[in-house]
Amino acid sequence: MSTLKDVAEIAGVSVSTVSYVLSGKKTVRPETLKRIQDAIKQVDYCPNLLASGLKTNLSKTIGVVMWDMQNNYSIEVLRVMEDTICKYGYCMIVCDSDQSPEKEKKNLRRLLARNIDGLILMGSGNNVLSSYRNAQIPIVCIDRAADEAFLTVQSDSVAGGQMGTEYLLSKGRRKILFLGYDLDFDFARKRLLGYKKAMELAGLSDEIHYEILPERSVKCAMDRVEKLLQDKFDYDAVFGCVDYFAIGAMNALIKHGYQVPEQVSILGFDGSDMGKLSIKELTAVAQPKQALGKAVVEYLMRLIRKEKIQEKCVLMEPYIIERETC
Amino acid sequence: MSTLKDVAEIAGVSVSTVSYVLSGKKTVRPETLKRIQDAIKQVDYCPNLLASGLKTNLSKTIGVVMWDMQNNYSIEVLRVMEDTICKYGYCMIVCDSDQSPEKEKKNLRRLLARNIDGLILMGSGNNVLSSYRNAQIPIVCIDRAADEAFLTVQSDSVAGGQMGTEYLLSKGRRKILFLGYDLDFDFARKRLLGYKKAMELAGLSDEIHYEILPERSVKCAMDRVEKLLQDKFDYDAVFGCVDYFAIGAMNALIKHGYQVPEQVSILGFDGSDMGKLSIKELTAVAQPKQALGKAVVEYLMRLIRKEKIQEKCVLMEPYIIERETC
DNA sequence: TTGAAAGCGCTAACAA
DNA sequence: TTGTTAGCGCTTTCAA
Repeated sequence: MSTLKDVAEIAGVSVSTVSYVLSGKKTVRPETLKRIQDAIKQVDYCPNLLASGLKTNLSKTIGVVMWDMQNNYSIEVLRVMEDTICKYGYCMIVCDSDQSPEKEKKNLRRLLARNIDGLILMGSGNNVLSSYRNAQIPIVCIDRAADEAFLTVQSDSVAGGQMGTEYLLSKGRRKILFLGYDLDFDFARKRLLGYKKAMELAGLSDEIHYEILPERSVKCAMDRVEKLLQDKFDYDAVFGCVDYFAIGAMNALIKHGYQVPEQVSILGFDGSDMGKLSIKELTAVAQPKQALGKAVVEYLMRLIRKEKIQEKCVLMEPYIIERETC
Repeated sequence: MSTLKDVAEIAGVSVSTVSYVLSGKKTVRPETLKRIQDAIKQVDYCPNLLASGLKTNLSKTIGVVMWDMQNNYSIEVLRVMEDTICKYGYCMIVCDSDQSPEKEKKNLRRLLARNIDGLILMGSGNNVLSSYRNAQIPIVCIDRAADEAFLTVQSDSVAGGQMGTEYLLSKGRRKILFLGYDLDFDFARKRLLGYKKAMELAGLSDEIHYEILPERSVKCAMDRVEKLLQDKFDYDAVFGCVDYFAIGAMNALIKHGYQVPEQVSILGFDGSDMGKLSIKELTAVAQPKQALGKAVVEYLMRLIRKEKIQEKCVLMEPYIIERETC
């Protein structure tokens, strides 16, 4: 690989002059400029970001720590993030914590050693953030329990839960089963809360029915609904706390001969592309993944530029994707 | 962040001595060692890989260029890769080419500027590799058309196509519809070839039926099968070139009242986790994603260590995941 | 407008 | 066994 020095020699100038051209921080004589540009092309110069990073303490790369790379929705947001990061001239180093707090902790060091300029924490791990709190770099969280130490971008889970429930009510549904997820997760608690709130507002406090499922999988939801089906199943809608649950419920119901959505409406939450795989395309409360992914990167870039940001938590509105199950 | 120098001062030794301890390349007196270890702990020293990378020309990070991050199967392999890369003490920078040759080209420069030690090219883009050919770094491809310039790790698509077809034949199926994908893709051509081969070997040359679908999506396959259903559908099995197609076919058939697998068997290809979402869990020819992800990283590490590798193309055996659709 | 030179944090050859 | 030092490729201050 050729270096600044190579370019400088060919152009017959000093390295600093070349550096000025590259950074655009000083003006050079047009004639010199031309010679330098030619030389850059000639040797196909590619700057060494390790070297400039060492000097400026800016690596032009940001770290992404994912709590769970198996989550389809997270990956969809990751794509948006990579696209945005790229537009800023940055790259992203991706680490998977694989739902393990130990790995999560190790990942910080891995990234710090590489001088990342900023860090995105993604996914709903809870109180595993202690070591991150005294990392001396900008950090933004997405889809993670709000922690006062960090700026957090997330969709409004309460509003989403409420919105989804109201959507079902507007379709004439009254007996809605909510399939919730482990309430240790902030988003799960809030989505359930939104469901309850909407039911109460509609004067249906007596019709609040929910089950908490221990594992984020289709199978888990399917098994649970099949068990309900064996006893008695007296609902006209199922609202899954995550798309996985809605899909599982739909599979169970269709298998047992129910008509979806005629007899039972199914509503998911997340709006992941998974919803397009199922036998009936899943209607869902969607997180605005484009907006979220873009926003989290933009906020991080502002922090990197040392802008002061007032917000501690940025909430974005979910919306309904109408497909075939409601 | 504290530096080697800080540690050295606290321990009362020179930076080189600390460096020796860290790298383990020289032995130091136990007493000195202790002092240094204490100092490292005291300041919570974290090495600066930019600096060492600049010196040694080794960044301890590898680049991954994904042709298409939307592909669920690719992401599953990516997870395995990240895990393996981590075990080697490396990190990965992930770039998404988003199916665009221009982006693919830009991604190389992005990575080269960061001094990656090696590169993994993932996904089935075809002749967009010209610029990569004279990159002076180790490159390994996975799931990509074999290019004599690079070491390639992939599963044996012909064998997989054949294996899947023979599996269906062993279940008594004779009229098998193969849903193929764009034959510009190496893997798609080979999977179809495997299907044809098995049919011929079984003396069923007259029963070779296939359709080529233009787009890797569930919807595309579903629409096509529904159209066939309107004319006449005279098959007792559908073999999808990718899981997406099999799922789409299954959805169409079940919607039209067919019993799966009693009337029609459905077989996918890839063995992605998507197969666990569908109303009947998908039986599929699986690519050994654990083995593939691990192998591609291990080969790359060997290249980074300057080992000579004879293989130009490493083929791994697919296998059948028996679930509910055959 | 351009150049000389110091220094970012580390490694490793060489010296002691 | 330990220390001194040059230098990796770049940025940037200061001087010309």
